[in-house]
Amino acid sequence: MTQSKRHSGDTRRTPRQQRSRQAVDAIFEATARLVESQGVERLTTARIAELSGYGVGTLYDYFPDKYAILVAMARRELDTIVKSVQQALTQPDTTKENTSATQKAMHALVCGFGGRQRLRGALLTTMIASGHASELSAPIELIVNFLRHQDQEPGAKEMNRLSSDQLYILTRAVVGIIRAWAMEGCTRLSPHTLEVELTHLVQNYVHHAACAADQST
Amino acid sequence: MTQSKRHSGDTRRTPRQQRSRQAVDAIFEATARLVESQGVERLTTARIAELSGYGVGTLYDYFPDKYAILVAMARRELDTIVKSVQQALTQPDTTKENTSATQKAMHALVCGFGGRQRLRGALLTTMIASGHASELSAPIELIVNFLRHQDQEPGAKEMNRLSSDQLYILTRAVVGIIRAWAMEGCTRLSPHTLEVELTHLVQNYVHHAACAADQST
Amino acid sequence: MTQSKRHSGDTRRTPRQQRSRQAVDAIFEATARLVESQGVERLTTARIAELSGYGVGTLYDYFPDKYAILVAMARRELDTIVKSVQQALTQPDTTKENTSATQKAMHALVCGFGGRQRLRGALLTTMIASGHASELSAPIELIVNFLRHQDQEPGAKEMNRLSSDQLYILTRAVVGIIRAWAMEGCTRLSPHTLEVELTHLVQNYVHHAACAADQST
Amino acid sequence: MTQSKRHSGDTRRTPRQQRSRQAVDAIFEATARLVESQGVERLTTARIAELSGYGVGTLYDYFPDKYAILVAMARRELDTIVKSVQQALTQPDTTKENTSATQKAMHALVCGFGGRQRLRGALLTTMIASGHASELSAPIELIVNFLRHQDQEPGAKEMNRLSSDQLYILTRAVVGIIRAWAMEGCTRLSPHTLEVELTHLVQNYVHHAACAADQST
DNA sequence: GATGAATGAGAATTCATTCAT
DNA sequence: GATGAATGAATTCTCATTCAT
Repeated sequence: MTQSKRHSGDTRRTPRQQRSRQAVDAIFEATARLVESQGVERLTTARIAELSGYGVGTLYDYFPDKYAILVAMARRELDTIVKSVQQALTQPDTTKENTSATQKAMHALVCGFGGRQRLRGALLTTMIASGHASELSAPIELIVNFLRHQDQEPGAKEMNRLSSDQLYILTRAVVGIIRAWAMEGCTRLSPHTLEVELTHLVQNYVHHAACAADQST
Repeated sequence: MTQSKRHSGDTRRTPRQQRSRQAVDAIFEATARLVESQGVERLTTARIAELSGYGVGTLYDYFPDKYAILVAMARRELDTIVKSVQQALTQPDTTKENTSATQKAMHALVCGFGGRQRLRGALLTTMIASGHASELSAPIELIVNFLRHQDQEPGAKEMNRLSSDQLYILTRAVVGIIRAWAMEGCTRLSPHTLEVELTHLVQNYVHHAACAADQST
Repeated sequence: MTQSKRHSGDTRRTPRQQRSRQAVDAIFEATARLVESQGVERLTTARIAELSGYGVGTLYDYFPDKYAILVAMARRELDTIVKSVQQALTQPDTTKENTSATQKAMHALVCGFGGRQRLRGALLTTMIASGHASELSAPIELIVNFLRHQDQEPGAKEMNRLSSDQLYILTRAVVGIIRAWAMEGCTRLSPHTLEVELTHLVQNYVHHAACAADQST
Repeated sequence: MTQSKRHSGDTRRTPRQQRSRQAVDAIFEATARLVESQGVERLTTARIAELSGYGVGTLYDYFPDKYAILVAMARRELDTIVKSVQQALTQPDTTKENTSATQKAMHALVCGFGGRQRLRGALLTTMIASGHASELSAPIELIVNFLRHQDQEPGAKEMNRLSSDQLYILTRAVVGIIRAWAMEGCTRLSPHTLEVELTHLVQNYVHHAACAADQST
């Protein structure tokens, strides 16, 4: 509130912000570990506090309620994913050359949440259940938008014809698959197979959409 | 309170079973209404008992715990859906002739849970979260299996080439989309658009799978 | 809720009501003792539960929240006082003959709450603070109404001229005095002196009101 | 933040005292506003600190605990009231000539606490509940003492016969009425009616006391 | 089978107070 | 003097489950 502005124009965090960041990080990390190891239903503010090394009250200095912690975490993770997707799309030839941009993006998507799949399932569920579902589509919309301007990508031009309804469907399909996979323990499919099939699903749906658009023209 | 016991030699179930069935029905209906109107998080055994007209104790005569009620409900609903999908597939020309079998099946799928979408979201979440996710694919597997034997359906033969991984992907995509749609309040898409797009998604993915299988041969 | 009516027309309490009454009594008694011995500010649901011999949950079976317990208690006590005032007014010559009806009523008033003065202070404060202040005037209004029809009482006829504003003043004065006396530990005045002076205060204020009414006529 | 320190040889208090005074004023004002707008039960040290513009720690530089703030405030307000009562009594003919000194004093009483009635109720309750009730009588004792030496006031001589018990009764009656009126939202009576009736109550009680004293002589 | 009063562990949240800076 | 991040004991309230009737 009383955000005093000493050290103006300097990029180093003020002590206040430093501490803030530290506490929030600790809280997030504790929450992540707990969700991953015991599930959301066993997550309590007391346990978060204990594991984070802070007192319960401190949680409430940073978040209005327990639930806000999960939403904030989800957002941070989502941001991270967006960034890594972006990176995957723009740095074309890191390792495998012959993988399409779409697949690279799907790879980044699947790798999100630091590989903590139970956490991923929980955070996605939380976001959907709390009316923030639309935020989940950000990474996928990013991909679609990127591909729209890439001519060499199979299906690139077709992306332009995706209606908002179709974007909705695509988004939910991808999120739904990853979420289910995560919640079921990632046992049924290898990450790689998942990536490949997601890519197929996306590319084929997009392709169809374009054809349909052509016919109706 | 004083439920009179007829002992006439009729072919109906014994009074015991009758009563049983009645109670379970009442409990399910009460649960459904509560989840639909107030959300799972507000669902308590006390409220179920009150609305069902039975005492709390009675709930425990039929189910080991609160959570078992939801699982049992989900299974019953899933059964109903399987039946209605079956009907949609085998009674070809009820109203609209020019809709594909796949779409009819998708229609049956979307209409499931008696149109109670919040309930649907909750039951699906419960099933996934509790390790019963695989049961959710039953209706979709039914569709796939049916189509495998129907030559006139577009993509029918191709179904034969769906690998189990691909079936998994397809299942989770469809369930994920419907679940998200339900949990977001069914506002973003009309049920009809949903059906149509689901059909496209399924048909295109299946088609691709077949082509891929051909190429790899 | 499901208030079943077996044993209709019989005055004995049903088992349900019996138990109910028992629990409520125990809760009230525990609350009373705690307030009396430690003050309202130290009153917690846990302590009430422990002292009453019931579990915390039981409190919530009977009252929506902690605060409702105090309001309900205050009402019960107020009822008791109303009854004892009534008795004092209608049974004219129990012990002392030469005391006026007003004073007898004041005596009943002062004796209220079973002599637990700290409890009295707390309950009165609670009622005032929670917008139920008007209920506190019931006993005093009872007295005024009674006196209005008693010719032999000094000031009886004058009561008829009390305006509602004046009744308000009178009520708050009496309640205020008794409340302060109770909260201060009843040390400054003997109950008897209190009674006598309250009587004087009331009688003189009423007398004046009547005269004023005459003059303005 | 950077409070400049003037060191000129002026007669004012030292900077230290100045600052002190400023801080206490700010704390009192913040407390007053909070109590008035949200009630005592929602009063927290954090909120006081925020509104006052000081840090929480600073509160503890000036007061041993939260509760001490309220007591100190009550005392300051009481002092103010005593002064204004004194002024009302000694400056006889400011506006209305024909109002008695008693009524003028009652007017000053009713106007106390800067018209913040919720605050008044809270402070009075605090004082009573914490064993400082006797301090509340100061303004009224002042009035009584003043009137004892004023022959022209109706009932002036009679004041001399007020026993300490009667003074006690009178004090509590007046405080009780004003307090109830304040806590009930000042809606039932206009301030003027309140003043007038308080005056009547006081004058009649005092008058009676004198008569009684005469008779017993 | 049916009941529902009773339970009590457990959860979220608050807030006066401290203390290192 | 001033600060405000951190604390954690304390409190209210919930609700799945049991069990005597």
